[in-house]
Amino acid sequence: MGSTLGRRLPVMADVAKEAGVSHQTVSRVLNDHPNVRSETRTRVLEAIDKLGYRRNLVARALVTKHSRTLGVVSFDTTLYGPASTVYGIEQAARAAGYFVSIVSLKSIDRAGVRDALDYLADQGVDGIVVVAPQRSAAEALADLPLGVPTVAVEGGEAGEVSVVCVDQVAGGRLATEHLLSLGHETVWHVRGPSDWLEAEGRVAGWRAALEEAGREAPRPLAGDWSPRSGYEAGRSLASMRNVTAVFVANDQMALGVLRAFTEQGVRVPEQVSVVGFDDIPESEFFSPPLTTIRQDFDAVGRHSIEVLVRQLEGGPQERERLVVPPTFVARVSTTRV
Amino acid sequence: MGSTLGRRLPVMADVAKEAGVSHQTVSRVLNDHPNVRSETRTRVLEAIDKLGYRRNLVARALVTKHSRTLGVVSFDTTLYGPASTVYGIEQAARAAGYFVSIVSLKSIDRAGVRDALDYLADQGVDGIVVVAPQRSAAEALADLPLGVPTVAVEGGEAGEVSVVCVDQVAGGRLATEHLLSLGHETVWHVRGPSDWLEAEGRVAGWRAALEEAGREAPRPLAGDWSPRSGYEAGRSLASMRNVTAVFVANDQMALGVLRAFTEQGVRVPEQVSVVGFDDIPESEFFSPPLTTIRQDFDAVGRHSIEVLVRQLEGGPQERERLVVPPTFVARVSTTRV
DNA sequence: TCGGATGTTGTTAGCGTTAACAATCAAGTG
DNA sequence: CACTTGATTGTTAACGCTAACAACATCCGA
Repeated sequence: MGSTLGRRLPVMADVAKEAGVSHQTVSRVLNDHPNVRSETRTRVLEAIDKLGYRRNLVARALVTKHSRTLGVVSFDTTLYGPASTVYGIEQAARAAGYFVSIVSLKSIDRAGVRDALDYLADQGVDGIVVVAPQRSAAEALADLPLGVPTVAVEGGEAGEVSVVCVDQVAGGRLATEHLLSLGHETVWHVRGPSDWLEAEGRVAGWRAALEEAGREAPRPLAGDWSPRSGYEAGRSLASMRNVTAVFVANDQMALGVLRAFTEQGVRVPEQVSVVGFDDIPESEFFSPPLTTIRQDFDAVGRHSIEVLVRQLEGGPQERERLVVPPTFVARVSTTRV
Repeated sequence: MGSTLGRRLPVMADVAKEAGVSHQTVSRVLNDHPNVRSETRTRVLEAIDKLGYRRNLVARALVTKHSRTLGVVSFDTTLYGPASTVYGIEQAARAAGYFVSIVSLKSIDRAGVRDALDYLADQGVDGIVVVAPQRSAAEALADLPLGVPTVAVEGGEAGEVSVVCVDQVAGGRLATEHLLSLGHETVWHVRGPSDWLEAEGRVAGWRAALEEAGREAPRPLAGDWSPRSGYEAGRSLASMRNVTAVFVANDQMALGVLRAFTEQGVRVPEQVSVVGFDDIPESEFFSPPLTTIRQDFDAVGRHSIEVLVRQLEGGPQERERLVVPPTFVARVSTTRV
């Protein structure tokens, strides 16, 4: 039991004196150096235990130049996607023996991302994961010569750095092809904000699937990921005669669409089929339960750390590009016409 | 433009040489020491700019004993509540000039919390915020002599440390009193897991409101916050004859309850009124839109940092207890009988 | 028995910064 | 004009750790 008096915390030298060895021997024990007599080792460990010694990682970082801390830059970790990704990153990082320092951006501008990166670099992180789903954030990675290994999540083509992402285009296709296979003439789309790469990818997949089937692509409706924007898009759609299938770019907006349809007396799936994107925990319990495209955020987080740690510990590597496939989840919001 | 060659990063001494001063003068400029001639200051700043110098915060932390980093321990930051709280904490911390290092716990046991705290203390954080909504986490704070100022969020009575929390009891009362005021004979309750302090508080508020009104409190139904557990509780409730009002301990479970009711042909609010808790962004678009109790997570995060920073910068203080009131949000899932 | 390889420990010198103190110089005071 | 005062700068010594090298004992084969 360490005394709680004003006494200063024990340092390596204190342990050394207690064990009757040099401080360097203590350091060797702590770092599992092979050449320490086992009898000496136990003596040192006992002294550590007795004094309640804890190694000062700051001093260690100063000399080793490694902090075993990774930085994470993300945007609005209140949203399910970013939150889940960051959670996956954090778990994977800890499993790999790293700490995680997080910066959640409020605004999305390039300068903000740059600041965050500088911020982390200053702090001495060994590597950085940037969850950069917006075009502007991805661009900020371009002017990034800061000597710290970096991985982008959802970072588009981002030139210099490795990228881990979900195949959004494939997801858009999955959703659209499913709806077409049910016999729908065409598929409407409520898209995400235009500066989000994910939104673009989903639009592209939707459009490609329609084209391949020889169908006309209607004009997509704009949304901003929020349930409210989905609600507004839903009201527009409900007022049109010929809408029988809608692919909504995320589950939250899909909820809004469902709500608008309910209010307008449009029945799902009897009159209109709806597909979402993300598979948030709630969507299974929407009315009706939502067919959607699942993103494995956990895998994305895990992979991003794998790639980063590989770069950290394996020296300079080829930059990688890792794509996680989305999966289709069938529920009752879609049925054969 | 700093060269990208293998050249080592510039240090204070390099700046000093470039500006023709001592490294200590550079340090003074960086720390806004008053006694530096303005002409010298500009010369130093120019040198810093020219060399692209960035101060090494690790070395600084070693000598000052302050890292300007705060630790945050939380449980499952995938959930809306914790995610929002942590987000609020992070924003407030950054505004106060602190970095944030986060540990998201997967399991809730006491040992896990202890480990996380040690982890952060080792890393040299100046202070710690523990988002400790479970009894076990709160208890882990008891054996916490680690010399680092700590604030608990939702930490119950937690003996030694300051606490910031939402008044859960008041929230439970608000929900229950609202339902009673609509004319319901009694109010059923779907509660959260028993080791969560928040769940207990809501139960207590619900029970108190019923007692004051002289009503019998039915046996609460158990849930685990998930929509699925709400769904199951909802099926039970739907099979009973005499249920006209339900207070559900969070919005996600309320979604499950609504789903179960819809499936069983129980109409909300015509036959049964439902109140949730949290006011997640989705609940306004449930079918029907959910009456709920809003928690200001942002304020909780902000206050916790305020309290912590006060302790950090003002020296040892009285431990504080700050309670944030919840607010009532009326929507269509409740109506007069 | 000796030279060299190997195992084990200690000594010394940083890492890049701030703190404490010393030194210098100009300005004001009696 | 000598003498204190305050502003400005430099010098030196930590902070607590690891790396590099030196020192010594031990063991092996020739």
